[in-house]
Amino acid sequence: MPIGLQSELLRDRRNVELLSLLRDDPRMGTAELARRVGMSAPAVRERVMRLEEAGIIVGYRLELNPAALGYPVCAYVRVRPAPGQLPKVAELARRLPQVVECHRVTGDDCFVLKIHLPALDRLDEVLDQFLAHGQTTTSIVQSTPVPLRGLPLPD
Amino acid sequence: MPIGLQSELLRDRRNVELLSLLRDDPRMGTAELARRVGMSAPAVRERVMRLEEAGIIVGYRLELNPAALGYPVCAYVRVRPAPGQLPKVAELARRLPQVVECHRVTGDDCFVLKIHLPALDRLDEVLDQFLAHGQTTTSIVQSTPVPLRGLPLPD
DNA sequence: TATGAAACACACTGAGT
DNA sequence: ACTCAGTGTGTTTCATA
Repeated sequence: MPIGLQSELLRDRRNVELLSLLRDDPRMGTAELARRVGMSAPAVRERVMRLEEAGIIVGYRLELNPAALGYPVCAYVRVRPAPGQLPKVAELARRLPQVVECHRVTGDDCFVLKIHLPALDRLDEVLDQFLAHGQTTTSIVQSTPVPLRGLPLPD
Repeated sequence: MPIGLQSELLRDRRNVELLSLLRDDPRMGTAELARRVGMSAPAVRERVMRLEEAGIIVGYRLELNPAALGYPVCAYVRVRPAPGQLPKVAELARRLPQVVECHRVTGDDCFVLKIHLPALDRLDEVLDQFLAHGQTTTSIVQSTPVPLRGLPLPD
């Protein structure tokens, strides 16, 4: 079900238009979508379902304010595991709820993690756990010139 | 309207339950939410609207498959701007559609960017532009032990 | 694949507690 | 702040082109 750019579905302009509309408002209903693309509601429903089942639409997300949840501080942590500790690091990242994202990457550091904290002085709690399995480098987020955004759609 | 953990709204268990339900399915309708929390639909709607207006619910997102859009490669790029080039880097990040995220951070490197590419051999196109304003360090994402996930809710 | 009609469910409003 | 009830839409299925 994962897909390449060769997906026939994305060669159809109306599908792309539906994605564009849904991106602007993921909760837009079938009827409204149908009006805007000039089709009947059942047809639109069918198309959106196909886009979901093809894995082009991965899902719908609720975006919450981390600060409101008590995690106003955000940081990136790179982890360079000690020999043999690589799986332990991934495991630990999975287990810690403060870790909202963890990627295995090329380069001197093997992992890039994004974490959220209630305060800066709670950073050590997290780092200490990773330091048991390797070295860490931390970059605290000061501001966000480009907040998470979508990639361009075809055409 | 941004909010701290002291938000009264999050001290109410039913609000937290609503957030939890909406996190599992952001397109769940008012009626369904109402059934699950044992309240009337208008009451639920009122609560969700408050959560939105308070900035606790930041928004709803459509998550698309980058590979399906023709961007199967993901990388983190750290940029260390040359003296005086700092605003240029942020500007450039904003302008490039491959950049899906850009943060100003502490540490030797001033920016962390997340980028998506159609192929590995298209990395230079992006890096060259940043290299005009400073140094870059690139980490290509090989796998993702923890895909983007939400923070824990109160209680 | 698409549409149109029909049955059903939902969202929204206003009045009342 | 919540419920209840009424109205207008929206959603979904099915038959059909």
